[in-house]
Amino acid sequence: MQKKNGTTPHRPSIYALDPWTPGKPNDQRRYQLLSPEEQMRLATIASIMRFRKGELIYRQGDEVKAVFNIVTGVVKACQGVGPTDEHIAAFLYPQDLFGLSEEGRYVCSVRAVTSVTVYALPISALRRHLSSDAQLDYNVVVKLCHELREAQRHALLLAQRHALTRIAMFLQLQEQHQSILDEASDEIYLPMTRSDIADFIGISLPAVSRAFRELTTRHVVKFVDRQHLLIADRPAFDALTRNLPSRGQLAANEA
Amino acid sequence: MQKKNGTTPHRPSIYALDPWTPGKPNDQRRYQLLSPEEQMRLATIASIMRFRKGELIYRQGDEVKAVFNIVTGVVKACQGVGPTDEHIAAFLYPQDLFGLSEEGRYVCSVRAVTSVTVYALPISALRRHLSSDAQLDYNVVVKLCHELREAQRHALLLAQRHALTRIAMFLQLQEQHQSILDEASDEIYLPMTRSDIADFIGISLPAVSRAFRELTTRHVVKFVDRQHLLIADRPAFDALTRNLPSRGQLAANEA
DNA sequence: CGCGGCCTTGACGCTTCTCAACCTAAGTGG
DNA sequence: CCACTTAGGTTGAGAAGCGTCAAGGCCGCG
Repeated sequence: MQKKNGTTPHRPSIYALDPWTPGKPNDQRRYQLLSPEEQMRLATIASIMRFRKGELIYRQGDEVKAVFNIVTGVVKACQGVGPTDEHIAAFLYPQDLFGLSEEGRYVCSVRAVTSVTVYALPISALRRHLSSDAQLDYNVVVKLCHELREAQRHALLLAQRHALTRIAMFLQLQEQHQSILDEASDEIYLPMTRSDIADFIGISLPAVSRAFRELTTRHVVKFVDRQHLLIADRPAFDALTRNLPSRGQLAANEA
Repeated sequence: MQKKNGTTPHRPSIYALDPWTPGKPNDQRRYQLLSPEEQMRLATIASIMRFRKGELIYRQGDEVKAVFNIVTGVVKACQGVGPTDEHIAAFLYPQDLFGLSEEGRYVCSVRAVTSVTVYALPISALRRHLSSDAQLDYNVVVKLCHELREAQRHALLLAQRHALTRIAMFLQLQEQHQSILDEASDEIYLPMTRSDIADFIGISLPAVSRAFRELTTRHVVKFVDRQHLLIADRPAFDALTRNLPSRGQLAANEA
């Protein structure tokens, strides 16, 4: 783990869909919440940190010293009752925040899935800002609403009974995240291992493998390599997530 | 649905465990976030509303006009892909907030589980407060962190593979909620229907029934009536949530 | 008294878990 | 450069648990 202070081409930045403002679909700013001034202000209290692939960033139960903002890379937040079983509560991407805590202790362990670069925002300094800067607070509220919706979508995924449905919903989530960050490259990238996917969607590792196999043999998806795939049959793919195939598959528009 | 403005013995109030302050277990204030002044201020923009058991409070996709704060009663937040299938994202209790939205639309439908009394906080007025009152913002941040942890616990529940484990974790959640609101009455109250429980924990209605039956015949719990139960064997009960219950439960070991 | 929710119970089939062997890819040292 | 090693992934067979369908009980309400 390396650590350095200093200027970089990046600044702390936070992505979120606004809960209250009706759709602004063509906004080029892509929902970047922080104004340049706020980014500067946060940069003064933040320190850049880097972690290599697989490295532990902090452990569940550790005393909270900082909240993190991802610049590049992907991390996973793990929760477990026992030391053995590890459930993955979330994957986090650039422009996300992590470091959720309860009474001064982290509620999840967090590990780097790829090599990552993050800003560490010490909570002591952060709390000072939060109690004085209403605009920053508002942005944090917006971001937390966003994360809450994400957590609920995850729960919705986990409530599905079929492995194929879960995988399909998972791929949709991935696709969304990438459409935010990358330019539209209809290829879906899976930075995490199959085992991570299994722990995230709540099925066994062999079941993940079989589900991907099933999708491949049905020609719904096509794997370029183990980490890259294409949706080969979009209607069939979408049909997997509109469960209850009884009826009503009319392409009604929502959102 | 009735609606009235005016004074009542209640004020808007919000419960949450603070994410950053280390445990203050004997705090009599019980983590009530709002100061009397803030309660007064919110009361000026809030209107009291009442809903009868089963009544719809708002529908997923409706335009957001208000955020709600529960005074008494319980509500459920439902999310569904189709109009038929309804997954329950959360049960909400007194001192909770609900009204989560995305781009100006509610993301869940919300129904009264019991008859409920709520404060409706119009978002127009609320946003004015949020952009000016940093202390209120801070409290909302704390509350949202709390709800985020709850959502993650729900996901953890849904990731469990055995119906008994899910039921046990569900009962633990119920117990916690009640220990906050009521005085310690070791009886657990289930205001919602079995069908609601099934939709919340992600298993079929018959499976819920069978799981309760199993717990009863094992003398782990004891039903007083359909809505009230007692934990009869706490060690066995707790063992269900320290997962690996399938074969980790060797009868010899009871330590 | 009988209707209609809500819940329970039973029988059967199917998906997924578990266990275990095998395969592949990437990293290590000779 | 190649054999070895290890983590990650795939595949198969059997068993277990849950979903589904359907019938029947409980209870409140008109």
